[in-house]
Amino acid sequence: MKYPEFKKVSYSEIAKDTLKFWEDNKIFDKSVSTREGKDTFTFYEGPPSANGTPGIHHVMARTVKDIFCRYKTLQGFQVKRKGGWDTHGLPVELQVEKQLGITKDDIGKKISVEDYNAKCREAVMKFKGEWDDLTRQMGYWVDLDNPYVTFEKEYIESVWNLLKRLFDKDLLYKGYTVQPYSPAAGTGLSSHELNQPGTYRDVKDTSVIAQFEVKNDDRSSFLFDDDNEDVRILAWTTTPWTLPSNCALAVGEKITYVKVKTFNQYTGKPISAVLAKDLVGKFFSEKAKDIALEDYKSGDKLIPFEIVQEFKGTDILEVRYEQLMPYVTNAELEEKAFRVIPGDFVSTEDGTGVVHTASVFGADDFRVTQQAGVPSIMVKDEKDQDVPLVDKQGRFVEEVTDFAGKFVKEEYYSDEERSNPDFKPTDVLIAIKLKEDNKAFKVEKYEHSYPHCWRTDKPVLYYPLDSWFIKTTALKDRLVDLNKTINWKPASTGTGRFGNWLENLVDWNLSRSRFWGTPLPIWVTEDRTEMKCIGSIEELQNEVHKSAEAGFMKADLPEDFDLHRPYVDDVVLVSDSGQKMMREPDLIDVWFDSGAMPYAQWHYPFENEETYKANYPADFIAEGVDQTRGWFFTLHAIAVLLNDSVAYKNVIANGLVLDKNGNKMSKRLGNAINPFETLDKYGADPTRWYMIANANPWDNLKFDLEGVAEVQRKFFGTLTNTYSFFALYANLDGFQMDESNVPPVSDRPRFDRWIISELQILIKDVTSFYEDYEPTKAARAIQDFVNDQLSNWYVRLSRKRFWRSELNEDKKAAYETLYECLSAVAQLMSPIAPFYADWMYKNLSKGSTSNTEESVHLSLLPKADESKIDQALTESMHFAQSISSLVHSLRKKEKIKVRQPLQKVLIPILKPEVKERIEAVEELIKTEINVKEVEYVDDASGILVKNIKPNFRKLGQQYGPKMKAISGIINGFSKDDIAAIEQDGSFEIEVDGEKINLSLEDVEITSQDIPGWLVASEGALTVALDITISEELKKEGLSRDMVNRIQNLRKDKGLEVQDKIAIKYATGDDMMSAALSDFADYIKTETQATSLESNGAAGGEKFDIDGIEIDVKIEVVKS
RNA sequence: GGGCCUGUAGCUCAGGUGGUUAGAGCGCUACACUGAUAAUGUAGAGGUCCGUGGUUCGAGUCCACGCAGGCCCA
Repeated sequence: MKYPEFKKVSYSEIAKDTLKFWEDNKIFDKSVSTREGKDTFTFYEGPPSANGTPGIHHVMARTVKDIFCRYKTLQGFQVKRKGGWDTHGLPVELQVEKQLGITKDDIGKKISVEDYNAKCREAVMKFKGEWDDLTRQMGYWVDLDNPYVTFEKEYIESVWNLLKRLFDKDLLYKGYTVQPYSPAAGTGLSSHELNQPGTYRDVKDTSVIAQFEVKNDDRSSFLFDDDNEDVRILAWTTTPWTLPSNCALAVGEKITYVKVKTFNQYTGKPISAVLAKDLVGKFFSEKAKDIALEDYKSGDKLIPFEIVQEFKGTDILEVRYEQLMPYVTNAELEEKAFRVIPGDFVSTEDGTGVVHTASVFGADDFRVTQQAGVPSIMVKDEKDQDVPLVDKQGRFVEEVTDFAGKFVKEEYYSDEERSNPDFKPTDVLIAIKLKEDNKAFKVEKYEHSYPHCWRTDKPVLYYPLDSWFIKTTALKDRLVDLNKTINWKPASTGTGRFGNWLENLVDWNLSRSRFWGTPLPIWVTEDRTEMKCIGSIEELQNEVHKSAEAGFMKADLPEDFDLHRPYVDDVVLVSDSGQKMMREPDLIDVWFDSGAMPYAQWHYPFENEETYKANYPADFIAEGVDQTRGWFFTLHAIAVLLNDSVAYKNVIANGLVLDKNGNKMSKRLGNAINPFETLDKYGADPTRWYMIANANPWDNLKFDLEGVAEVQRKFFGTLTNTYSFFALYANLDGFQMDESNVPPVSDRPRFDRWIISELQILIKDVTSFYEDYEPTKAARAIQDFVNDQLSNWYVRLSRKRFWRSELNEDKKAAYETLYECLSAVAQLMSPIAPFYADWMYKNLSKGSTSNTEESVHLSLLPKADESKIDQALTESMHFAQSISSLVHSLRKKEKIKVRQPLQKVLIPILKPEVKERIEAVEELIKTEINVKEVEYVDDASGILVKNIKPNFRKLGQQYGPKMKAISGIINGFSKDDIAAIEQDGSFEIEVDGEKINLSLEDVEITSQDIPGWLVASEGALTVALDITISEELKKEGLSRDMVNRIQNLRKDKGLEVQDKIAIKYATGDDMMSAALSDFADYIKTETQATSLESNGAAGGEKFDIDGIEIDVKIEVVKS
C-alpha cells in the first residue's frame, strides 16, 4: 500500500470525511469500549440549554473539554462522557411567553399551567438539532444518544432524593429573603420584571438624617470626653418608614470618620456628631467655622462646629447605640442588635458615610446584617409566625403604636385620602416625631430613582418573603477547605472569585415562584406543624395511597404521573396526625438541577450505583468563568453538603470569546461569528487549533478569522507539506514502514538522532503540559517543533538524502525517522485537532506494515524515551543553526549568493567544549552555508580581540551597592587585564578603598572581533568569513549555477523526478568551459544526466550566468 | 460600590527566582532560493513594556496608588 498523495487539501473536507469514518466505524464507542477495565477518567458535561442557537464561544468551551478527554483516552484511561441538557428555568418561560404573546399574569387564566408547561417542554429542545450538528462538526466527542435531561422524571426523582437527604440533615429550611415586593399587587417581583423599562423613576422622598445615641462602654469610651457628652452617630435614609425597624448601622471600614462638636438645629441641644470626614462640608457651613461653640444661642442660623476627633470605620465597629424608635425589642435584640457593623456598600457619595440598616427592608441591609449576626426586628402574627413591622398591604402593624395601620408609602393611599388637606405622609409624621425627640439631625426632600411595580405603577418595597433555603453557611468551613484541594485554572479564580464568594457565603435561596421547573417536594399541614419531604416516586405513591385511604385523594397516582406542575400541585397528602398536607408551591432554583448532575445523570441512587461510584468525583470539568457562582458552585455545594467531598478535582474556567476588536459579540451588533460557517470554511481543526494556540483558555480570546487563516497556512500547511514530501519519495522508493524492523536510533545518522531527541523532548513537554491543563503551551510546543525543527531544519537539510536514487541504509533511516516524527506529532496533536490528526495517522498507516490502530484516537501515546534524549546534540544543533544564520547574514551583506562556495569560516573558541559541539555538526554547517572548511582559532593564535563584561547576577548578589563602581572598572579593562585574569583565574581591583578579588566566574569574556576578517556575532558566538573567491571556487560556483539552470529546465519541461537526461551546451567563455569540464561529474550526478557535451551550437535555452552567455539543451534519455 | 482578570512592536502573544542589546509569529520592506514550489530561506525597519510614585547598585518583573477594557456580584 502507498501513502496517499494529495494535490490540494481542504481541511473542511478532511473533517467531513473523517467524521463519516468515525460514525461508520463507531470510533467514539470504541475509544471507550477498548478501555474497558482500565482506570477511569471522569468528566462532567455542564448541560447547555438548547432553547438558543450555539455560538462560536461554544466551540471554544467544548474544544477545551474535548482536549483533555481525548488526551486521557490516548493515555489508556476510560473516559465516559454523558451529554446533558439543561431544560428548566426562566429563559425558557420568557421565550414561551414571548412566542404566545402572554405575560406571567395570564398563566392559569388565558392558558392553563398544563398547556404552558407543555409549550416549555417543546421550546426547550427547539435547537437541539443545531446543537447536535455543531457537536459533530466541531469534532466534540460526547454521548449524544443517551444524554441526561433535567426535565425527565428519573432526573427529577434523583433531585428530589438529594433534597430529601438535605432535609433529613436539617440543611433545608424555610426562612425569608428580602426581595422587591409590590404591596399593591400583593406579589414579589423578579429582577427581570424590575428591569422592564419605566420601572425606575425619579421621585421626591422625605429623607432623614437621624441621630443615634452612642452608649458609653468599654468599646466606645474613646469617643467620650466625659460621661455627660451626648455622642450621636448620624445616619441617613430616604425611607424613614424603615427607622422603627433599624437594627444596625453600617460603616465603611476604610472610610475616615470624625467627631464634630455642634448643636442640633431643631432643639438647640449640644451634640457630638459622628460622620464621614469627607462629608463635613456638606452639613456645616464654612461661614460658621470661626464661631465659638460657647457663643451659640438656640435658634441661631449659623451653627458653630468643631472637629475634635478623627478615626477609621474599623475603630467604631461594634459600638453600641440606643434603639432609635423602641416600639419593639427583646432580649436577643438588646444583646445582638443596635451596633455598628461593616458594610461594603457604604460610600461617601451622599448621606453621612453611615447607613441606617433595617435588615428586612433592604437587600444590602439583609446581607450585611446576616453576615454580622444581627437579628431582625419582628413581631408575632396570629399564627405565631414572625412577621416584620410592615404588613403585606404596606401598613404598620399595631405594635408600632404611633403609626399603626398607616401605609408606609403615600402612593398606597387612595387619591381622596391624599387630597385631604390634613393628610400627611407617614414619612413626614415620622420625621416630625424624630425632630421633637432630638433624634433628627436634618430632614429634607431628596430626589432619587426608585423602582415601581410595572402592574400597579406604585412604588415597590424591599420586603421579606418566604423562601426555602439550603443552609450552606452551616458547612462554610468545609466548603472553603475542600475548595483549596481543587486545582483551578487559573488559580486566581479558585482563590479569588470563587474563594471570596465562599468566604462571604449566605444560605442558598432555593425558591422560585415559577411554573416550569423541578417542584419542591415538601408537603406541609395548614398549621405548619407537620412537614414531609418526599425523596422518591415510590415514597410519593405510598403517601398518596395513605392519603386516598384518608379520603383526601380520590385514587392512587397513575404510572405515567408527571412530577411537574400543575399535576404535583393537586397531590394532597395526609400527615401522621391525619391532617391535610399541601405542597409548598415553590419550584427550585434551576442551578440545583445542574448541580445535581453527578447523581441524577445516572438516576442514582435508584439505578446505576456502580457507574455512579466509578465516576465520582469528576477528574475534570470546564465551563465559562461566568459559571463560577453558577454550576461550579452548585456542584461544589451539593457535594460538600451531602458527601463531604469535592465534586471535581480539576477545573478550567475559560474566558469569553470577543470579536477581533475586543468587543463582546452580539447578534444585535452584527459582529457575532457564525460557528457553522467558520467550521465549513476553515475546517474544525484549524479553528480549534487557533482558539487554543492563540491565548490561554482562561484569557479572553479576540477571535479573528484572519488568525484562523494564518494557523491554517502556517501550521497545517507546513505539516501537510512535510507529509507530502515524505509520501512523494517514500512511494517512489516503495518504502514501507515496518516498526518491528527499524534500526535502533543509536545506529542512525547523527542528524536523525538529533530530531528523534528533539521529538522525545517534545513528547515530554507536551505530556506535562496536558497533565497541567495547559493546552495552549502544548499547542505552541507542537507547532514550534513542526515549523522550526522538523520542517525548516530536519526536512530541508535532509532533502539530499531523499534525492538519492537507490534506497540505501541512510535513506531508509531518513524515512523511518520522518515517519516516526509525523506519527508522534499526529498523536500529540490529536486532542486539539482530532480530524486532521486522524487523517495524518491513517495516511501514514496505509504505507505501514506494522500493526497500527484503526484511528489515532484508539492508539496509545508512547512515553518519552529519556535514553534517546541527547543534550549535547541539541546544543550542537543550536550552534549549527546560529552559525548558519550568522554566515547567511554576512553573505547577504557582501552580496555573495549561497550558491557561490567560499573557502573558509573562522570560529573563535574560548571554551574547549564549544569546539567539540561544533565539530559534531561541522559537515552540516559546511553544506548549509556552502563553505569548504571550518577553522577554529583559540587564544594561541593571538589574533582574537576580546571583550569583557561583568557577570551582574553573581557580582550583584555579592557586592550590591558597589555594582556601579565594579562594573565601571571591569568595562575599562585593557587587553592585558583580560589576559591577566584569564591567566591567573583572578584579578584584584579596588573599590572605595576596599580590595575585591574577582574570579573568572565574576566576568564574561567573549571574542567579538578578528582584525582583517568579516565578522558577525550573536551572544558569545562569533564567526569570521573568508570572502576571497579563487578561480577554483568561481568555477565551482559556475557549475552550481549550471546545475540550477538545468534543474529549472527539467522542471519547465515537466520531467519526472526519476527521468534521465542528456545535456548539450554551447558557450564562448573559457572560464565556463573549464568549469563545466572540471565539474562534469558533479553536474551529471545532480541533474541525473547520462551525458554532458559541448556541441558548439546547442540550439536550446539561452542563459546568462554572472554575465556569461550559455546555451543549454536537454533531452530525456529512454532507458 | 466590591471581587477577579487583562494591558509588552501595527496585530496576536512569550518573557522561572529582579541582572544591563526586551523576544517570537503574522503583517510590512528588501533580498535570496526554485526537485517541499499556491512552498521555502535570510535580513531590515518597527517598543513611553498603560501611567505615577516607591523599594533596589539594578524594575517589563516586587510594592502602593491610579487609568483603560472585560467578567461576576451589588
